[in-house]
Amino acid sequence: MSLSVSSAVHPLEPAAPAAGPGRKATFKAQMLQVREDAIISAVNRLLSEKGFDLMTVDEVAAEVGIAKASLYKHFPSKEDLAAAAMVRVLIKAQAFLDTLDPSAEPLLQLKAVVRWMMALQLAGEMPSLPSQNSSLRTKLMANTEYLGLLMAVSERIGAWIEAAQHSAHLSPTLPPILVLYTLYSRACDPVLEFMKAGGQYSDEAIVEWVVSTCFDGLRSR
Amino acid sequence: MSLSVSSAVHPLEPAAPAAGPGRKATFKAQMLQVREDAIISAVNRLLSEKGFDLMTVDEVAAEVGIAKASLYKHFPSKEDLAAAAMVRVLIKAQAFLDTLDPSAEPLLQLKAVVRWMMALQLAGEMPSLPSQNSSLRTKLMANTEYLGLLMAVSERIGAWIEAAQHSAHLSPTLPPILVLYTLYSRACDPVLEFMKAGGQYSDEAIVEWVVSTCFDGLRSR
DNA sequence: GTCTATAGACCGATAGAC
DNA sequence: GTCTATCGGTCTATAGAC
Repeated sequence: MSLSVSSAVHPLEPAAPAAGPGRKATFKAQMLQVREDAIISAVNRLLSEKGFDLMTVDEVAAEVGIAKASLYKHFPSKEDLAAAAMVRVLIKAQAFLDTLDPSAEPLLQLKAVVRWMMALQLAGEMPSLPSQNSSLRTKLMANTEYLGLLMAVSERIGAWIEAAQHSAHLSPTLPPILVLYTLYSRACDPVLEFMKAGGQYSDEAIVEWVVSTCFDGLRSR
Repeated sequence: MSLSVSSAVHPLEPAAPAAGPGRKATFKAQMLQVREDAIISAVNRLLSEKGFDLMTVDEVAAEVGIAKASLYKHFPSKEDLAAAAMVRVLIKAQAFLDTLDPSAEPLLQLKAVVRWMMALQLAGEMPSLPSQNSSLRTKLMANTEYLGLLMAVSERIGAWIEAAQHSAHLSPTLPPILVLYTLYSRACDPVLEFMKAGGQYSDEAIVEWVVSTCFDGLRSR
C-alpha cells in the first residue's frame, strides 16, 4: 500500500525493480522502502510539531539518522518531503474510511471522520502545512498523486455530506463545499492544541467537545 | 490611543518628550508616530498575507518605503514588529467592544465579536502568528502590554460567555475557556480563506455561514 | 558647524540543495 | 562536506535641520 506512495513520489532508480523481480533488487527496494517510511514518519512528526517553515531538512536527516545527502536521494526537495507526508496521511485516511460500516448513517460517518482527524492531530501525526507558503502550495498542486488522493477522499466524504443534507441531518442550506472545508479544518483546529496545553482535560473529552461544537454548535439545543 | 502602543513598545530616547512639551519635540514625536503607524500597517498586511515566518523585514521596510536600519530604530526585532501588530489589533478590538450596546444580549455581543474578527481576516488585516514559533512566542509572552490587552479583551468576552451560559443561550456544559478558544479560532479559520478563494460567494455570505456553523453547528435545527 | 536620522552596503549565520 | 542564497541584524558615510 504505502509502496504506491513512494514509487510515485520519487521513481527510484531508472533501472526499476518493477519489471525484473530479481531477489536482490527486491531486497534493495525493500530496504529503500523501509528507510523511506522512516523518513516520512520523521517528517510527519516534525511537521506536526513545528510546521513546514520551522522544520529543517537537517533535523529530518538527524532524526532518521542518515546523511542529508541520502535524504536528497529519496526526495528531491523539502517540499517533496511534505508532499510525501500528506500523501501518506491521505492513504491512511482512505484505509480508515474503508473500516467504516457503509450502512451506517452518513452523519455518524462524518463524525467518525472528524474524530479520527482530531485524534491524529492530538497524537502529533497530523502534518500541518501553512496554506500561505506559495512554493509549497505550487509543489503540492503539481503532485498528481496527492491531488488524486485528496479528490478521492473528498468525494467519499462529500457523498456523505450530501446524503446527510438530503435526510436533513445536516443543514441543507449550507453549501456542501463549506461543510467539507469546515470538517477538514478540524484537522488543524488550534482549539485542540490550546485545550491540550491547558492540561486539565483528557484527549477524549477535548475531542468530544470539539465534535459537539462542530456539529451542534455552541448554542444550547 | 495608538500613541500608547508605540510608547510602550519602544521607550524612544531616555530624554523623553513626555515631560518637556516643547513644540519641536512634539512635532518630532508626531512624525515618529505617523511612521510607526505606517510600519505597523505594513506589518499587519504582510503578516496576514504570508504569516510571520515568510515575512522578511526587508519587505516591511520596502513596503513602508524606508530603510531597514530606520525600522530597527523603531522596533528592536522582527518579533517586536509582530507584537506591535498584535497590540494594535487588540486595541482595535477594545475600541470595537466599546461600540457595542452593553444592554444587548450576551449571545448577540459574542456573535458581533466573531463577525468583526472574520471581517478583519477577510480584509487582510488580521495578523496570523504561527503558534509553533518559539522565539516569537517567548517574546510575546514577555510583552506585558500585549498580555495585558489580551487579558482585558478575554475577560470582557469571557463575561459574556458566562452570562450566555447562565441564560442557557450557550450550552452550559462546555468549559468557558473552550468557548473562548473556539471564538478566537474564527479569527484564523482557514474556511474563510478557502471559501473566498472559491470566488463564488460574497464575503458577507461567507461570514454569516461561518457564524451560523460556529454557534448553531452543521446540523439542522 | 554640529547633531541626528537615514540609506544602503555589509556581516554572520543558517538552511536548502547537490 | 561544500556551495550559494537569503535573512536578521549592524555599521558607516551622508544629507539635512537647526
